[in-house]
Amino acid sequence: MASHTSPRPPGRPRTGVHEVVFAATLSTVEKLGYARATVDRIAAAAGVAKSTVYRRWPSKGALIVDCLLDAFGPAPLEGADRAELLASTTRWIAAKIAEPGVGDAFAGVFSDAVSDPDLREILSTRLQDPYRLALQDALGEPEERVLFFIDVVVGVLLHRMGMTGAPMADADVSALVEMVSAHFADGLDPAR
Amino acid sequence: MASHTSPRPPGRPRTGVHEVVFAATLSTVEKLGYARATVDRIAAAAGVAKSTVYRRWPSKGALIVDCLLDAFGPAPLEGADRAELLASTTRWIAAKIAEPGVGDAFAGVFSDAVSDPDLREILSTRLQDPYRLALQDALGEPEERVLFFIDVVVGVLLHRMGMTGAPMADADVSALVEMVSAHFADGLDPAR
DNA sequence: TGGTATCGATACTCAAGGTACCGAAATCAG
DNA sequence: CTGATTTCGGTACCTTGAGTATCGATACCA
Repeated sequence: MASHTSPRPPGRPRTGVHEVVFAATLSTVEKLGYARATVDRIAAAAGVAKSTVYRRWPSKGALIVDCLLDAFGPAPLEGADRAELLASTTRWIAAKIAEPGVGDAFAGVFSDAVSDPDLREILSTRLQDPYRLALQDALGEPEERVLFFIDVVVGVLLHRMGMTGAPMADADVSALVEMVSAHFADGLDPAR
Repeated sequence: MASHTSPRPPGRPRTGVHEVVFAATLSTVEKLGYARATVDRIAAAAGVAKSTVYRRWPSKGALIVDCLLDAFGPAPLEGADRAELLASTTRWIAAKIAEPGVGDAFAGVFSDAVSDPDLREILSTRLQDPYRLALQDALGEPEERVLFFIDVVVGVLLHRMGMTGAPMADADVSALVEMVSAHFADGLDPAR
């Protein structure tokens, strides 16, 4: 082996900029909305040149997806039994989407992905798949059923956000929790 | 009274162009996707000048909303009992969204509305409200509960469409019908 | 025949995503 | 200390698409 992966490549090292850009992204989206949160403005808010942003992320969509990954972090997946796990996961997603900027950014990339297959691939692979796999593992459910669960929870929350501009109120989140708990509770009861 | 509303104003009359433009909109969206279905291309496909389109609709979003209203038409609201009405309404929405172009166009405007308050207003007032009111009347449910129903059905279908690029398969539509029927079935059973 | 409003066509403005290029700065090897 | 290498900020640029403005031509009515 000629040289093990050199611990530091030659040239000027990159400055650690991810955190600053993520923070600038969320605050800009919160203040101006998704469409007006241009890459120029985000870079300016982060105190960074636009070219620096595009040196790290290939597109605005990819930046937002990474920003969302950072904002969501790993799924808690807490809960004694299966019903509790479904409820806590639903409430966790609802709470994250309600955080300032997160819901707008999520709805925004999702919207862009509708007519951009490349972005749809990024969204599906980098954002949805990790949580889907973790849920399949924790619930012992097949892929299609977990995908339906995600469609329900995320779809409802984003639709409310998109139609009203504000995150879903607690009472409705509780109704959502109740609905998915009832629907996905089988495997416990004898029926079906 | 000087003159009762004249049956025909002076000048060259407008040509009836709505139907042609609606058809061109759906087929263009179906062929090229929402983002590439520009107003120029839609107008060209309709054999009409772009200025003619903008003489009738103030924005691309308003055009799409009118196109969706035309595609959906009045809600059937059939069903012997309440559960059947919920099920048939859900399946009707799913079938409409699965029609070529309709789902893409719906997801597209919805996406645009996320960061465009004016369009959100149009979407809410012109598209959602009529069906919401009809449902409130048919179901005898309060506004908030019908809004939640719409969030669930439309949100789930659009999320699936947005993530996969294809309308939801029948099996999952049936799961959706089952879920909403169970959740909104109270008022019949003694509980709650 | 004249008045009026729409027609198609074209050219335009503006915003935003993304690319290209520049000299300046940071780091390492020698 | 010097040269090689790479990222830095900054700026100019390209492209696409929404929306506006304008113009001669056309269709209708009185």
